[in-house]
Amino acid sequence: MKNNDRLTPDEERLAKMMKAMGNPTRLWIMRYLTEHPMCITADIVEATPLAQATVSQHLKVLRDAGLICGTVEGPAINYCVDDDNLVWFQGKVQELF
Amino acid sequence: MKNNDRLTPDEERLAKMMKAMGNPTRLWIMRYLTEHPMCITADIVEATPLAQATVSQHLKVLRDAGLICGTVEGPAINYCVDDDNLVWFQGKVQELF
DNA sequence: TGGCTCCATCGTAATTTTACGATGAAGGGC
DNA sequence: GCCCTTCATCGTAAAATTACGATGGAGCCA
Repeated sequence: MKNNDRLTPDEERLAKMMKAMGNPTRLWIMRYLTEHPMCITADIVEATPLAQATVSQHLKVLRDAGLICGTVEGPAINYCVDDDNLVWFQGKVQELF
Repeated sequence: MKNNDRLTPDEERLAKMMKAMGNPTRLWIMRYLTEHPMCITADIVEATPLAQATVSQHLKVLRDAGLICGTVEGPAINYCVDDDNLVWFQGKVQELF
């Protein structure tokens, strides 16, 4: 996959976001976070048949893609959708093609 | 990944499209097809460092996701972006979250 | 301090994705 | 008929993804 050269930085970022949300579990987490803003990892784990380690890994992918951000609150972490980046994503999807 | 149950059919379709375009090579192909409408597979292969079999495989993924469609023209196949489904995709991205 | 909760990370197995060469089907021109 | 082009598919190797249990760091409260 040497085609990275062929994509603009914006397109690479867009592809990364799409890849992150292209996983059903992660798309579900995104929706869950919009319906339950500022919930903690444990809440997501509980709402899921997956192990804590797996959910944590998915959250990392979403974080790396800039789709969510977490704020430390005591021993827990409040996650929420990164609205700014999501708006950017929506704009890019709209204007592409 | 048992979360398929947790997604609506629309969301599953959306995830499939995102996954398809989440690959840099395939996102590049999508852009190439918008800039070169109705070009054939060989054109894409030529514009790419990839083997013909690899490009054909990527095209299949995009086809299965409903993002492109091909029309037979003699021994060749003209590919183009599926505008209807792309508009649907853009609408879903806009309304989600 | 001790114990508890919350979470990320490590190590690892199973599965999927990505890429390739080889093969063959289908259409067109001679 | 024969060849040439175009393309999908098969088989397969390498790499990435997905999932899990185990471990340990960090914060909080008694």
